[in-house]
Amino acid sequence: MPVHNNDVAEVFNKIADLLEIKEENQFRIRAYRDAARTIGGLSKNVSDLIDQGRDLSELPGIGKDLAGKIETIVKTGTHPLLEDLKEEIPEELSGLMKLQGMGPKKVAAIYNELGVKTDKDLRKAAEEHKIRDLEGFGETTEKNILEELERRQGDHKRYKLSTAEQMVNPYIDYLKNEKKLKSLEIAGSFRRRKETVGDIDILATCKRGCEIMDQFTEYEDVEKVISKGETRSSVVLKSGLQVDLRLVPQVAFGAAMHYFTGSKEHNIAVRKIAVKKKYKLNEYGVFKGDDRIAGKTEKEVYDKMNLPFIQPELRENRGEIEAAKKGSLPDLITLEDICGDLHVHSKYTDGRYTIKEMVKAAEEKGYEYVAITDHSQKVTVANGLNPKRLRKQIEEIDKLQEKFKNIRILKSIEVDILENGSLDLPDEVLKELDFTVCSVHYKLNLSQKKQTERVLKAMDNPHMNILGHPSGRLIHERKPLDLDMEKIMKKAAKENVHLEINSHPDRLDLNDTHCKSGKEIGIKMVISTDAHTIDDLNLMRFGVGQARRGWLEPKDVINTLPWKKLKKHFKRE
DNA sequence: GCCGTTTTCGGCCCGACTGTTTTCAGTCG
Repeated sequence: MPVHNNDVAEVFNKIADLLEIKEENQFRIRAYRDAARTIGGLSKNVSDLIDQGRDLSELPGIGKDLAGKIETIVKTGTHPLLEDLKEEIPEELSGLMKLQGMGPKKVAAIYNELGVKTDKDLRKAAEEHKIRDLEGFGETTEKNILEELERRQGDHKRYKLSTAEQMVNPYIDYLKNEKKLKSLEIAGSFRRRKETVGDIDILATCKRGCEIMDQFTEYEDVEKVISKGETRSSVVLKSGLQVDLRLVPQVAFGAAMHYFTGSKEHNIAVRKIAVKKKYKLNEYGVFKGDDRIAGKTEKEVYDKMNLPFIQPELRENRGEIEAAKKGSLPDLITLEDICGDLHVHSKYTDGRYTIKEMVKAAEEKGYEYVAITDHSQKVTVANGLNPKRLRKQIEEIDKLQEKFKNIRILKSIEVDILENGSLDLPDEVLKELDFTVCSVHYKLNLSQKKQTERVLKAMDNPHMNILGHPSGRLIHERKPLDLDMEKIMKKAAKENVHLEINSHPDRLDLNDTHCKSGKEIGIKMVISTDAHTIDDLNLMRFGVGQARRGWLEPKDVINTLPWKKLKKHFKRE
């Protein structure tokens, strides 16, 4: 099994955990955590970088020592330092540290005093009331530990952005009933439009005598109040989602938005700029000595750092600070730039509505065009189209077009890429279409070599225009295909094949880092919904969010173009 | 362990809340 970036990150995080329990130098520990984040967030495979002879110490936070350690981990899957630490301290303790409220000190104490190593040990010790007598612990801590163990059993780590939206929007509406509220905004990874969110951060400003914290903790969906203070409270909803509310003064709202939008990595980078300028930056503003010199808006904060405003989706410390300094930030795509949807299903296969109904809904969205892309014959469970039924659909679209004056209906298909890399329908019928979306739906477990060759070979077919949901992943459900994405993107650039950003919140495929590397390689992308219902047409916002996280501008996405220009991109020589 | 317009040593981001103890350490974000 090849060693992936996440494996390297995990080894470093485990080393950091165990060093923390040992009460080692905190900055050394931070170095390991920083390195874990750097490697974990890399868009390229670190083992490939090594193969290409790249110097890993050029990466931020990676020096000579850690570069060497990374090579060892890539070769062996672990590192002697971790193995040595595991001799001293049971590695299970690093798992205990993931419980809310349990840090290195508490974990060390319960291990040293009670020999507790696992969740199971911890539960037993708590149930036998052995925890409460330890120094620094008490009855409440013991009770909290039991509750946390209970909570951990339900798998609730991160929520898809769409799920979080469904839970948080009614909460926001409810909070807005407070009359003394001046403003209420969601910050955090939700605002950065990350594909999954761990919790929700809400910021509010209020007039005097506002009771927003009471309102907040008394919401009907609140399962547990974790903390409640004058300026900050945290609750867990019945769904398991944690929501934090911060009340901030108006003069500090921008600084707080910046601080709580994150990411942590971006904030650290900006704060370092502040330190260099002899300023102090925190959630209350930018300070010169004791004087607040900025903080009402985010723009003010960036101004003081001599930076232009940086869009939330870019704030991951993946080069946006450097780009901002150079004045080369991307002019990010917006939902309004989208001229049409190029991946829509109908009742012919597994869609729920007729072509007419889907087209009408697309027209009502103001689109200039919409493509009907049903499945091909291989997808029997969806009643995929054979050549005969596809031709019937083409005829129906031609007739239907006469009734729609304001929207062009594009004839297309989501055709399967078969195991041998050929397409699931003959060229004679594919050439009658305006373009094709080609996707992998079967044989998902091929080796990287075979899977990559399969997709590369499909691109040799001049009728292939778009690679649909390229990685095939389903968030939280299915791993991505084992593909050499760089090879595929390079060939796509050469062959004028476009990669899809599938907007479905379960897919969001391409992911953000692939969008960015695709842009760097020079491919043009497409943002589509893969709609199976009328309502699904509204999912476009998630795909646009992902594209923005991937630094994409309107010029990088071809369905921002009117049909006349778009159709040129479907010509292959 | 990393890093450098303070460059090979001596720094390294910062504040709120909780629980336990009684002035603060630990944890979190």
